Amino acid sequence: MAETYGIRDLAREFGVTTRTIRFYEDKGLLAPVRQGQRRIYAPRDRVRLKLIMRGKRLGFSLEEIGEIIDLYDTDPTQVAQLRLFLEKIAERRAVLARQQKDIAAIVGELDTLKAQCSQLLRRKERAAAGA
Amino acid sequence: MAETYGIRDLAREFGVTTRTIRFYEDKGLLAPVRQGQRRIYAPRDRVRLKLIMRGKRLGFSLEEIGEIIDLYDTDPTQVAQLRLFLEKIAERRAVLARQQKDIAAIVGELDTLKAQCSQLLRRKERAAAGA
DNA sequence: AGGGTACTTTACCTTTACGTAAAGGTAAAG
DNA sequence: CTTTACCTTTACGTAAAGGTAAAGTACCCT
Repeated sequence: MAETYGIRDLAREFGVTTRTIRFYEDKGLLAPVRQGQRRIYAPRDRVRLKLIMRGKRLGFSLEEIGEIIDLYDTDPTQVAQLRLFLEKIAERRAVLARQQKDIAAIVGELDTLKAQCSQLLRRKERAAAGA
Repeated sequence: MAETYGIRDLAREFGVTTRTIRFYEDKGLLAPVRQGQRRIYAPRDRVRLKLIMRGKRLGFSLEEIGEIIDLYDTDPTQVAQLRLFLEKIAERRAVLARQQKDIAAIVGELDTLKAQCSQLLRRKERAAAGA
């Protein structure tokens, strides 16, 4: 048995191009076996790709994702992996929290500017109409 | 009279490198006069730079900033400029609002994952201790 | 043999906002 | 005259995550 997949299968399933999957391989995130020069993906490759996609969705860089999922193989207990992942989660949370604050501040500024501009514009328009 | 500034003056004042200021010139955002081959900045250049910095802080691209401040020169009534700026503000607000939502969703996911990982980790640690 | 399809590698292109050298001009100060 | 400081241009490098083209391999179908 041992289900396998072609590159196209995975590309379709995850909604990415084959180029993307090869790119991940270049970055050391995937390592499918070869049959001749074709890539054959085993279920564990598929799982890794799924983890990659999830990591991306959460905003992690490919490098960070690599750090984490590599532990999946080298750490049988996965304690180290979980620790690292929790750490990464905390970091990411902190970054996002800052971003939320920054965005809120900027939105505030935008609103202020909008009010000023609107008022100024009304004046200009009245002035133009009254001229 | 007619205050002028050297590139270094403006760089210091706005906390950027001279490279940055030259870069803005390359992009058509600034056009200081030359004295020999040196750049001489007039007050209006300084104002433009200030507007550029504000635009950047608000998250506009240099290209957008260029569109807006160029109207400052070509549009004496500035009505068109105000309209464009208001439009850009609205766009930017919309983008930021989306980002806020996305970030909130991701933070939610991170929290869920964190809880799962923490629990799993505690189990693993207990298992290791009890072994 | 020809056609079609999927796959492969290599390698340059894209975007944004600069950083970073390389190599030299200009001018005041010592 | 030389050092020092500041300025200039030109041009390649960076990060991230792929896009895209070129050119070749491999196999099935008829």
